[in-house]
Amino acid sequence: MPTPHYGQPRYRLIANELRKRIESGVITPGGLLPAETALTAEFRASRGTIRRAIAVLRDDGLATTAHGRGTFANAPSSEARGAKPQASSLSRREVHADAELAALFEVQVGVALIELRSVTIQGGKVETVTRTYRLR
Amino acid sequence: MPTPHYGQPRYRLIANELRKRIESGVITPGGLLPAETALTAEFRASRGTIRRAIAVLRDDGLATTAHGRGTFANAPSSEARGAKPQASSLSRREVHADAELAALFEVQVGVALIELRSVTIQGGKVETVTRTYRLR
DNA sequence: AGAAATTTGTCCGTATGTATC
DNA sequence: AGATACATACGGACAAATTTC
Repeated sequence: MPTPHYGQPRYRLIANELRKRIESGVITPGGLLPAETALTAEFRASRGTIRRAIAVLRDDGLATTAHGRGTFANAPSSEARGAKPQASSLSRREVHADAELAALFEVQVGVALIELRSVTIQGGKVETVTRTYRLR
Repeated sequence: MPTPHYGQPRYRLIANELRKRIESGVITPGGLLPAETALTAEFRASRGTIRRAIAVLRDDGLATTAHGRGTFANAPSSEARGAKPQASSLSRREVHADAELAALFEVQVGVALIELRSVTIQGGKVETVTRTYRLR
């Protein structure tokens, strides 16, 4: 096959097909997608195209890939539908300026700073950790 | 060259180099990046690798690509980010998890994380420095 | 413990399609 | 119409992480 991609490119068509299988439950949440080599056989596409299709699913939050293990289907849960991250636990403590902070605040390295720390959680997992520093 | 990617993969190194040029102003906001074929010559990398590097910049919001026209540098200013206080420059880099971050993210100490750093300025003085960490 | 098989990650070179200049 | 630039696709090779035997 040369490379005709009138309309939608192949990687997108393949992504749509795989998406259907996940959303319809043919591939159960947490379940493993077929290996890339298996998918190349099924769709008669090159591995690069298959990988690109899977990348689409990852970007959409429908799948997660682990080096050496495979690609797992995610539960199409609430967070895919714009649910806000659950912020939590704002804590405060005193820390000492590292080199970068010292330069920015124009103080000596080691000077005491106030640090506010917050964590956002998404689906039971820590998604972001934020540390905000200011002078005392 | 076979495929030695000890440490960081080539597409990431190239992305970092291009990022520097944008953030330092070597490529002015709105300006055009060199064409992919030009970058293949400069970095002695295949076009696929160059395209992958540019994709990283797009994902980071640093560049925009238009079919047939080229890839443009975006102003590294604060975009759709809920309009925080004063002029805060946002920069991104990779860091290694310290003990606390490792515990929160449930990874090994030293694992690579993404750090977004922003600074708020009040009357010419740095008021706060915020570091937000996320898994890669 | 160790070797082999499996699976994803990176990279190359090439060819062709599509959009813009 | 021609030149330039990005988009898609193929096939091959080797690297790295994981699982299996």
